[in-house]
Amino acid sequence: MRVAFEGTATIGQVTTFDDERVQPESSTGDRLLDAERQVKARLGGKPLDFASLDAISNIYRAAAAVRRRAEADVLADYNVSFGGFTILWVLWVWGEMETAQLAEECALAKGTLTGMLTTLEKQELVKRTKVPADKRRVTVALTESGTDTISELFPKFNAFESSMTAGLDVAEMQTLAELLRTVTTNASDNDD
Amino acid sequence: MRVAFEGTATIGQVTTFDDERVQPESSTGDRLLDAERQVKARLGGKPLDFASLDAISNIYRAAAAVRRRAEADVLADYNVSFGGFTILWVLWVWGEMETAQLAEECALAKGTLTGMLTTLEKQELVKRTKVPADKRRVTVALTESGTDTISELFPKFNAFESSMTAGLDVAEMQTLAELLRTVTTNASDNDD
DNA sequence: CCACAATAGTTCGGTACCTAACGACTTTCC
DNA sequence: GGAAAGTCGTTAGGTACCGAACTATTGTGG
Repeated sequence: MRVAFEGTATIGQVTTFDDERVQPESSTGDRLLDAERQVKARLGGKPLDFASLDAISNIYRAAAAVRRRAEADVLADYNVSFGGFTILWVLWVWGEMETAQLAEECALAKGTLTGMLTTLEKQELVKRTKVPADKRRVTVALTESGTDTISELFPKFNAFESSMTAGLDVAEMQTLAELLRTVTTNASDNDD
Repeated sequence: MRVAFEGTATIGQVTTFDDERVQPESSTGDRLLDAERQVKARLGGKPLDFASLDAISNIYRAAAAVRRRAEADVLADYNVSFGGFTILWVLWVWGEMETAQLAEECALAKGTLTGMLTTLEKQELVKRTKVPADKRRVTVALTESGTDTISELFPKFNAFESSMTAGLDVAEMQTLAELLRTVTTNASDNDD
């Protein structure tokens, strides 16, 4: 490591950095620091909001991990995808509703919902009904079989959710939910 | 609302609930309470871990919202998907690495990575190199163009991440990241 | 009433993502 | 030293997800 000559300190850390990168091996805390160092080196002095980076990237990581685990451990037995489960759940809790509202509630694009409803309809878990007053609209409801499925499935899913929050107390779970709601709101803002 | 006769309180709230559901319209806080009430009614006395439900379901919601927003606002200009960005970023920060490690780092199934690398390779952002010592293995590195792309893209992405955490102070971001890490760890545990 | 804008759901083309099966290669162990 | 077992990355088949273009219907102003 070269040390800058005294009196030339104004340039700031030049950190020659001839691509002798730290390999990603160490413990979580160390890895974080390493990552921050590496990114800073790449940026060459540009400002870095590492706190945001860490927070946001962990959202995606956690979501993917939870989703995968849910599908493998809980949902696979019922042949229901994560998205499909959400649909069944919303219909179970709120009752029959129109597809536009359902898409909004499930945070799904309407085109996506169409496909998934078709899948669920093939499985006879939901049924679509045309609204007589307005032939463009369609409402969706659980079938009897769908109700049975989600009634049986939900308790298991909720137990799974509990297991995903192991190590957190209720206050922490609430904090987590609240912080995430802030992020979701930021991400959903339509203005620029 | 029927009030239980005095002296019969042992049964607890029967809540006749003949399917007169509250429609999902009200403000966030109210909606939450409504949802909890609805679910409890469906469960008919079975225990419900609502705190976990709220925390976990918000993870997925936030992740989807952030991802969509990132792809629309930041990534679209560069023709890079969210997953593709992650790959470029990891390679930029940590340098050339083998695909297995890269998949792990990006939290992607190896089969998925293959396809995405093919896409990125077509765009000439990364290149694969066979390891001479072991012909099964392949390393991946950024091309010059890939380096340019991520160098230019990352600052914008990080600014986007900052905007996603608007309203949170640094301590809250750290809390968020930490709580999410706990969840991810729970979801990644291989034991049952 | 009738063009024509607005709206609801579907279709379409594309990517990303998964798991399971595969084929090439390496290591192991008799 | 050669067959068996293990370990790579890729391929194949499937669903989920997106945005944009399309179709059918309803509302509206002249």
